[in-house]
Amino acid sequence: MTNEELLKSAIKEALSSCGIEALDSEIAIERTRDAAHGDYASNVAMRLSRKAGKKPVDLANELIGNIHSDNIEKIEIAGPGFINFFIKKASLGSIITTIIEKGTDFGQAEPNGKKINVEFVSANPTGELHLGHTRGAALGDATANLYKKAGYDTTKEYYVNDCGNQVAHLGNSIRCRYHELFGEPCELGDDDYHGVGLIKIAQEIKDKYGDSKLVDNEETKAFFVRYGIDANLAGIKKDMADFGVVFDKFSYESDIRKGNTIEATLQELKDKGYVYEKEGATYLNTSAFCDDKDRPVIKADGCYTYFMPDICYHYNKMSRGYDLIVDMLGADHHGYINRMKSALMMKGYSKGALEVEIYQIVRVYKDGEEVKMSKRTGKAVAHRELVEWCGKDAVRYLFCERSGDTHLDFNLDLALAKSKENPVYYAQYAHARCHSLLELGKDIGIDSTGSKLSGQKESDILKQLAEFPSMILSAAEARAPYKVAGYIQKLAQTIHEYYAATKIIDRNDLDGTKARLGLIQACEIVIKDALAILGVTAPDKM
RNA sequence: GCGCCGGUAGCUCAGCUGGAUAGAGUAUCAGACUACGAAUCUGAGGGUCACGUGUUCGAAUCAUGUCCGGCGCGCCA
Repeated sequence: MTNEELLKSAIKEALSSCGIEALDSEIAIERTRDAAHGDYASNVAMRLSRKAGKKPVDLANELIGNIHSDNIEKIEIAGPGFINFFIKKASLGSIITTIIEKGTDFGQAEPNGKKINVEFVSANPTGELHLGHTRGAALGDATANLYKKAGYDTTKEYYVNDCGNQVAHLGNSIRCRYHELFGEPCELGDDDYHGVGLIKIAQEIKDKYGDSKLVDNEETKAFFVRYGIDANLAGIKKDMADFGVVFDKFSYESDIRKGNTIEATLQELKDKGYVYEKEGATYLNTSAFCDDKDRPVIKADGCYTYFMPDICYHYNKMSRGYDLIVDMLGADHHGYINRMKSALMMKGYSKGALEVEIYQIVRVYKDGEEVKMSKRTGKAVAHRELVEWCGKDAVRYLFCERSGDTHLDFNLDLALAKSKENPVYYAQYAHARCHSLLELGKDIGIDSTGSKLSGQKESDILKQLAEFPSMILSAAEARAPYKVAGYIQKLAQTIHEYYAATKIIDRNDLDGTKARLGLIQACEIVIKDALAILGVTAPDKM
């Protein structure tokens, strides 16, 4: 148990012996900024003063009379009613033993029995991934990693839209490019894909099949569609693997459409009275739940809209026993949230069974000007290009560093020009420094008790390390990988400061050296593990 | 018009279930390697938390009204 957890339960006990029952969420423990305020502080007395019917300071006084712990050096009341805790140095140091024993399992919460599905990227297999997908991939993967670390049984999933208009246009575009290769002019429509990547695919087909696909009939149409989807999907999978993202499951719209799943689902919704016809189309009464208008599920031409199979897909996910399904979507899809939640509610699921994480657009700047991206013109800044230019680690870190709620301005010049300006190197360097110290001090050995560490910087580091497990839980709860990045930056900074101010390896002071190396080893473990959550590697040497 | 997201230092952003003097990075300026990696460290300057009103012991944080920016509002996906 970390000191934070100990304090929390001690406060809870003190409260109840004062006759106050408090929720866990009402008891906040925070690390202090100012050493004069002790190691940890709580505002619980101010927060609960109204509930207790007492002045904050009086309540605080009463509470500290009831708090007993061997780990506490002293307790003070300050300001309007803060309770400041000073922890015994030896007790702060004990976290090192825990970290070294547990290794990368430090911060790993016990399985909590909850299943979560995180669906992300899910780009249509009609072309290359672009920057928007990069953000979705970085955030989605890190979010899923966070959930795993926080004790959830987590699945990473990709939904492949391999049906419908978009893929028909894909097939047509490839067919056009193929014809061009034989000198037959072929005009691409406005809705077709103009990306040059498709020329390569057409060339592949020509190499494999010669001119045998020049005839235009239903069979060759389907062939071009299938070939295009497979080729693009293979490319996407490779791009994602190179980016460190491996999905546990791929689901296909074509599988959802197999059999009579869609018809049966629609019938079920009809039976419940949520379906009606208007002007030749069929509508779902989503506004009866949390949508602001009803949505069509069958067009007047008899085809399903994209929405209908999507509903079936989400029902399919829920039927697999998840307590929560999460969709990561770009900001242009936010209108989608309430209609899908409504559809799930029709089936009896709660509104919170689906959470949609929206991330705002990425703007790219090059030579001081914004680069507009467009999937169809072929002038997009492709995911693959970006990763080739800046490296996987830098891109993943920079895309995870900010909340998805904010627009991300990605300065390509900066990312390309000097790698050292990327904050990821700051963290990786801290790790490399730790590693190199441990190599140098290999023959000296390590004291993992932490009992000899008494400096201010050392206490700072120990408290930061102890904070790791609770940081994981709150970051997972908030689906906020950027909190991990923030944690990494602070820890790296403290490590660098410590290093600059302290001679870690001192052969005239072997006991002290062993203790410091113990601390350094704990740092190495935690910073590497934190980076791994974001999908960033921690090299031993740089 | 309606809805969602944002507006905090020159720039990019944390902080938002109300708490101590609003923080980082970067940029600018001034310093530090014959100690373990200077991809680092130390210090300085830099703020009307977009604006008004309200709630209270206390508001960047909550409510409300404006202003500005992005996105969405399709029988597209």
